[in-house]
Amino acid sequence: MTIRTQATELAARLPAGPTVREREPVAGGRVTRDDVARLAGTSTAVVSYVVNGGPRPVAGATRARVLAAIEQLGYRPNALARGLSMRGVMLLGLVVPDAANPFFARLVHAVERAAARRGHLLLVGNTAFSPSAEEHYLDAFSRLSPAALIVVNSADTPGIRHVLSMLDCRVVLLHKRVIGFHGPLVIGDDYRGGWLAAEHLVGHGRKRPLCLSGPDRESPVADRERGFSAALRAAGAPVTSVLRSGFLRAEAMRATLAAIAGSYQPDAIFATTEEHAHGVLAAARAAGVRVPDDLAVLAMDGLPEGEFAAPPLSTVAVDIAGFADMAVNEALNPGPGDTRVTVFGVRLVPRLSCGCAPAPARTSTSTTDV
Amino acid sequence: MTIRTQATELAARLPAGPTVREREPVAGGRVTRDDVARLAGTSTAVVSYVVNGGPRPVAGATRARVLAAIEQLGYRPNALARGLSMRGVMLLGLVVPDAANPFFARLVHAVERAAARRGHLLLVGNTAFSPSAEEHYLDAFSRLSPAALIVVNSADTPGIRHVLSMLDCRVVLLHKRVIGFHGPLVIGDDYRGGWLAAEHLVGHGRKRPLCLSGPDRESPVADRERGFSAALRAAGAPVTSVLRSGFLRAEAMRATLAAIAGSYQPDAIFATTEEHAHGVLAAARAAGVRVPDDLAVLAMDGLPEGEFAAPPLSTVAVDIAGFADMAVNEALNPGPGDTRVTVFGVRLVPRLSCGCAPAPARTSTSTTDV
DNA sequence: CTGAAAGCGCTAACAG
DNA sequence: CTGTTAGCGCTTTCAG
Repeated sequence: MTIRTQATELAARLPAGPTVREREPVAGGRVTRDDVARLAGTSTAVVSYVVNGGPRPVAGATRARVLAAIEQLGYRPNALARGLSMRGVMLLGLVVPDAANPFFARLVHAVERAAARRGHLLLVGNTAFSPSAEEHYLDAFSRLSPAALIVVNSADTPGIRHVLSMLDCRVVLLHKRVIGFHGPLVIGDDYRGGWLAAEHLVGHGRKRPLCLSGPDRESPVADRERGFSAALRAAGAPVTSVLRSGFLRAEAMRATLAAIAGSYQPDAIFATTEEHAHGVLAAARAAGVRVPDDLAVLAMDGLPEGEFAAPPLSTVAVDIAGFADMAVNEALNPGPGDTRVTVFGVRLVPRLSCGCAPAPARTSTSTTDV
Repeated sequence: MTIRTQATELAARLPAGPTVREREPVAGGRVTRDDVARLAGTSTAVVSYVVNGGPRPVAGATRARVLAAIEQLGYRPNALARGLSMRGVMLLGLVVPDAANPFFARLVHAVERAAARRGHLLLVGNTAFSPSAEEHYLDAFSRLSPAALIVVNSADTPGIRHVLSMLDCRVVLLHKRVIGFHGPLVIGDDYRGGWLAAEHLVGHGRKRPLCLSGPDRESPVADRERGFSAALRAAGAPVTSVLRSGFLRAEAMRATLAAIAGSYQPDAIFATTEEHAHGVLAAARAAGVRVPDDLAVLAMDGLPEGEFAAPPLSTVAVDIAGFADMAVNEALNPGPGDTRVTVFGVRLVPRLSCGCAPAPARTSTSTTDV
């Protein structure tokens, strides 16, 4: 019905247009500002004024006619043309290593929500931890003239640093530092997280703590390790070497199995990411090691899913929603001190895996307690 | 170094340009095709020819000069201008209910990968199951002239159906049907998945199976329920009513707890989504019900994470990567029969939660066995 | 093989 | 308050 009406309207009007060459119904807003102006009997500028509420005022009657025409034709401004003219689109680009990873999935979701709240759309790219892929997205996204790019760096290479520095687009680094980068940076208090973890484990009387971390010593996991070791040292507890594995649960599980079979018999494990922790839990189960009795497990990230692990995972949580919101804020507010680095606080969420007793009157309702 | 070189180059050349009005170094590719043409001493058309490899041929020498100029200036074509001119951008839009949900997270990741493989970037929008949010993204995305939109519908409302039908942009529906929509559709074989689940549970000798499903009877979970019930009926097993809960683990847990406390003592539960299954597992744990001994649990979706649940989750898997690839295929190949619906096969992945014995020489390496 | 020029749809001075 | 017009940067037809 509405469709027919519009089609008819257009058909009747097109012949009069300036450039009618039987154009096919291709993608892209068929109805343009010109059509609206013609129907409303005004100039195209006026249409623009009412659509954007400026920069010039428009008489009430005129505005009404334009609005009516817009409504009648189903006019929807073309974002590309607008962006080309305005030198910018209400768009944000987000680059992450792997959107399927629970932590990044949460981050993608939160950033999108924050962007939407501010009227922006979101582009997402997965680098799979490949520097070249990251460079690709940085380049490709920036060509669309987005308001800014939010990047969770995958690997701190010279190539990335170079591209990052000479990109003609605002960039905010999230979650992970890149040496030599001087733009806005939003990270969690990873060092403190590791520190809290160590303190807590020591407080539980654990004597042989182990840290299971990522494959290489890049932030943020490296900072978590360092905080953990430092707190251990400060407590006069034995400082152990770190165990490393990839970010997949299966890899963490394998590494843990080896550690359990090894000579240093850990009685506590701090997993620097929650994915690692799930691997640890699986390994303990497979090896018949009881958690938390024989092995206390403490993770970091603070995902809601941890509540449903067996046993429920104790973790050092980052407020992902706030984290993302801050990043989007930085991205959209070109504040003065653009070298500003924001450090987000972390919070210990004790559940059962570290040895803490179950909360008294717990109803297990929280999925959003992070 | 490279930066300085460019800047100098530009500064020296700008004064000669046609429209130099002290423009600030704003976002958007500063260097344009005009600069390249000037430096290379050719027309702008030729630059376009070499950049796009057509539509007219270019002499080797000329092409070389242009390439050199591009390199020297660090020219990067503006995607908006290109898109405006070409009536389309190498962009795909993906609308999902919730990118933080493990299943959709996987889907977002897979779709992005598939899009990237074909040279496209991806926009992502979260509807939070709100029809109006979905309409918003459909509208906003399409204004950017993307190649197509891939939509995982959130709720089948008249409003959505209307917007969907009159959108001036190619749309592919993924994972969930929408009545009255006649464009390309890519879904999993949900009915069959439910059927397989029932057969398997009956095969394990379970007599009191229960189906835990989503909050309302929309596809795909409704199809899974139907397949489940049908197979049960076919097997002469008691047909039960379905238990419903939201898609969050906590909600599923609550519902399961209630069921366990109820009169119909289920000895098997088919969870129509893997999130539900995790809630079931947690409930069983909390209630002291042994899985699979007292209660067999079989899920559907087939996420790698299920392998790490306690006990490892048996599930009916959808090949998400293939699923996404198919959707992107449909989105990018405007095949003739655009009403085509592709149904993706499913596969039972028996693990321990349903009562199947652990595989003989299992090394627990698979994280990607789906 | 190369260049001039007409758009793509929208914004924003700059006159009326 | 409203209309004219010159771009935004790129593609492509149509002459040379």
